[in-house]
Amino acid sequence: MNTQGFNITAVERDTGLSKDLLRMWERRYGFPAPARDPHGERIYSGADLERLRLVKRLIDKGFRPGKLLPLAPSELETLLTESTPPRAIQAEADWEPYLACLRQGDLVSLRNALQKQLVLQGLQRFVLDTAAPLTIAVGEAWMRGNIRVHEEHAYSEILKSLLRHAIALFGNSGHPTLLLTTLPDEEHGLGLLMAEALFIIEGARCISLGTRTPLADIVDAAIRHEVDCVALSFSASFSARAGSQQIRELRERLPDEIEIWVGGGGAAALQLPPGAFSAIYPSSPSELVTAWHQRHAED
Amino acid sequence: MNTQGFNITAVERDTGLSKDLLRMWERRYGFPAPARDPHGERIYSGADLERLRLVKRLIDKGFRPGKLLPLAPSELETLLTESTPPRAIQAEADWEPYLACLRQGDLVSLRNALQKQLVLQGLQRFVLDTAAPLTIAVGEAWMRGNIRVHEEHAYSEILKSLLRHAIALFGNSGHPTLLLTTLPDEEHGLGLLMAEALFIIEGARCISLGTRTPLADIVDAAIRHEVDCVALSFSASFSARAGSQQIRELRERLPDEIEIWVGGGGAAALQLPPGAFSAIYPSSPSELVTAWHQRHAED
DNA sequence: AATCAACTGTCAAGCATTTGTACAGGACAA
DNA sequence: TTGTCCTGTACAAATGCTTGACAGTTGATT
Repeated sequence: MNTQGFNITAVERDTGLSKDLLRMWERRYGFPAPARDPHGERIYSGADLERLRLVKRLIDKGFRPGKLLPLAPSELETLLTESTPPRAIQAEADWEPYLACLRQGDLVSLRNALQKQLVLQGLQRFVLDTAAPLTIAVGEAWMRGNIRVHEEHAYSEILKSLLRHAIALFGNSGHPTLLLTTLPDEEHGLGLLMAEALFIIEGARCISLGTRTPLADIVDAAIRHEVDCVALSFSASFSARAGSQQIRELRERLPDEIEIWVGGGGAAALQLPPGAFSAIYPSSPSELVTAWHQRHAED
Repeated sequence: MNTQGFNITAVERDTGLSKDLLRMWERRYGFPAPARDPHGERIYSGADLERLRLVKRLIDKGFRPGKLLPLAPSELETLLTESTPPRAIQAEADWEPYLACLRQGDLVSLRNALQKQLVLQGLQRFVLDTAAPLTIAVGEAWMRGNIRVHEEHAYSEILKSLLRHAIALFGNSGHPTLLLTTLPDEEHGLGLLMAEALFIIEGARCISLGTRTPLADIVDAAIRHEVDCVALSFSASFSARAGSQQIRELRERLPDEIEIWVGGGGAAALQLPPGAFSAIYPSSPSELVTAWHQRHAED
């Protein structure tokens, strides 16, 4: 059995922080300061791991390592909860039943519970008030080691299936015509599906290419299907720099009359060229569609 | 102590306002005016963030930054609420598409359309805003000879199936415990099913006996299942005289502590004995349940 | 309708600090 | 020998700050 200790390789694997970086942090900031085995090799504690995961999460959120690493775990916790929109905080306890199902592998109950919530709330409120925050909660639970990867995957599949099912009920005609996809480096498809649901509700016609579409194919499909807009979804972990660059390139390659819409947790940080519209996920797809109709009212 | 504040990157991520823009606003309008850390880097407060989010939403709505930035948060709030027109409720008497499906015998489309509406609205609003008025519309159409009997039956079956399906998603436990049925002369089961849906949403436990239950069986089942209330559904065509008589009889045969609830289009005309509560169907099942909980709060 | 001043967002240059990664040389176990 | 880990150094990229400039918009005034 493990003696509560993790070597540097294990920590690298579990946190995604490189060995070099872990050592550098230790030298510069005094944390993490692992014990040593008889050979002088680092032995990290479970608490170290926990704290590192917190730090990682906050760095992804935009904080600088220099500020974060000297902080005590409790301070990190408060920072994390404070920096999360109040809606999600209050709800945290509400998600526990779902997470419990997930942890116990009771996928049937999980699916039933979600389906019930969908029928109870209706599609729009389900996406906004349940699916979106719950997905965030699941992500956080994973970060804290609270659930495993395959459990997160199972959750994702269930939700995708439910959403696809619900979306399929709606006719697919109307305006504007949207091409939905993610850039090649973005593999998170859940946000895309939620966006599709919200757009469909607004009466838009959606053509989804799934995730990871090469730029050339996006351009090709957009022209061939004569879409009005290309809608891209970005998760919070997507590099803002790379995203902005690719959007700029896409803007150049697309005909001027085709708009670019972006949304998702990572969309806020993007620098958008003229002719690109942003929806701070997940609140405003409906506003985007409304605004589009206003712009095209005279035609 | 916990109010560490946010650096400019975090604010950019959370608001979608570029760093450049944040700095420029500070230079030009004096807001946001974040504190500085020992190295001169900006530290934004949670309140700043909140206010910036408000400003962003208003700018997206068409206001000019110059007007917005000097305003206090409370003024921004009022501006936002005032400028947001109440969402138009579309669900007016637009039942014709459904009736058309029915007339053409296109039951698949009808079912799909209803299912879609259910997912779109959520169960409660679906029952109140779609199922109930549509059922009335179908009844009227039949009166006018606008649709045939078997078409009305088909409609009824489809709706029942949908409602049963939706109801089955919900657990059946809670308070109060209700026995749902209709009197022997009442054969309309749709209202019963709609009532069951609304009660289930309110967290009540429902035991449904279907339609046309003899009085003796109602009494028997109510006692055996230890229900709190017997809920009866009356269609508009039910004879008020006969209904009142039977309710009085039921009241005498039931134990005093078991309440009698009545609802449906024909309930308003009934003369109720003491100990019977009326819900003018279909608006008030939730009020009935709430009132019941208040009456039983001290137990 | 045309004009003009004010308003706004973006960019660049120049400088300082922070931060991730790479490299070099040594130690040790398999 | 090979692979991993150690320490220490070096460096390039990223981030932040300030100031100044500029081009596209908006809105009011001719």
